[in-house]
Amino acid sequence: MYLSARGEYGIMAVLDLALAKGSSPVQAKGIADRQGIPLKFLEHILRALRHAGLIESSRGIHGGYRLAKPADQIRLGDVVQAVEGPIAITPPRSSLRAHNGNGHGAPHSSLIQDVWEEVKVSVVNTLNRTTLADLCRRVQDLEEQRT
Amino acid sequence: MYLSARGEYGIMAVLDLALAKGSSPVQAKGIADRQGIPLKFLEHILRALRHAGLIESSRGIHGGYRLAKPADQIRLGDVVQAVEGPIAITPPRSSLRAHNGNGHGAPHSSLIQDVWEEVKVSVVNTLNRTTLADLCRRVQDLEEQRT
DNA sequence: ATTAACCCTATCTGTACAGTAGGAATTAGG
DNA sequence: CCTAATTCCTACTGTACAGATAGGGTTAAT
Repeated sequence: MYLSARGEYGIMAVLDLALAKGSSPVQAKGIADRQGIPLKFLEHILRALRHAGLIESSRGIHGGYRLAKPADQIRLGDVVQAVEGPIAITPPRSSLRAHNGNGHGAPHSSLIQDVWEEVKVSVVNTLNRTTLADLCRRVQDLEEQRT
Repeated sequence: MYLSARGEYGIMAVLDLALAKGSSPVQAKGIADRQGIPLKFLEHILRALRHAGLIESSRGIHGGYRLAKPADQIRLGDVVQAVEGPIAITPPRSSLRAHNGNGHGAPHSSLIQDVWEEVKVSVVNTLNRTTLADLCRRVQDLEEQRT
């Protein structure tokens, strides 16, 4: 069981934006360089974040990206779900073995679906306990320690 | 993000064993038919469960499987981890982008690893809150309601 | 000895994901 | 108006992995 790399990239991207306090927008190229993400792949991530309303963009020669909301209103669960799609515990093909020879396979599957649902809720809750502002704070704490 | 089908198969298998109260072992073929799992695939699952010490097997012509412990001592987290391997949030290739052009990519990755660790813990905890005995109880409750 | 079960290794196949390619649309500046 | 830099969009590719299958070896009851 794992999240895809997109989630990690997405968090790195918005964190980069949050740490760039300047008023001018941040270019994708800069994010890619600083965070070590392939530029062309990062573009997909940024697109998803924008469609989810988490970031805004301006086009043209001095274009770039900025957060659409204050950092304390962006939860990590929002970011992850924006770039990876809704969190699902079982793949869609779970409904593929709905029947078999005897006509009624997987008799207890609804019970197990309930368990997956519980797991999903706890994942989302855990992710949503942390906001982008929390992450920024941790970054600053780390930097203070290092001086 | 999703668990693989193995986890679901694993839970169905041990639940099938737990519900077969008889003293004689349960054959893989029977589990496969009742639960709608391909027999040859189920064998892999059962092997993993046995290696994890959750079930026992007897070979030979009247062989089969039975639980190695009382149902209330088997937690769903144990089952899932037995068949899917240790729960990891990010795939192993996560370490693949450890370097890039400028020599220090992914500066905040340790922070994000902490988040994944939190998620992992909450997933395991959630799964471990439910035991096989709990599931049996729910099955019985459902059957009572249907009568 | 035969048979029915477990046990193990190897292999096939589809799909989803990470990453790439190429170019269209937009904006600022000269 | 032309150029350059940027976002934006669609399509494609390569690969790793999960699900599933195949075939045979090993054990034990009758």
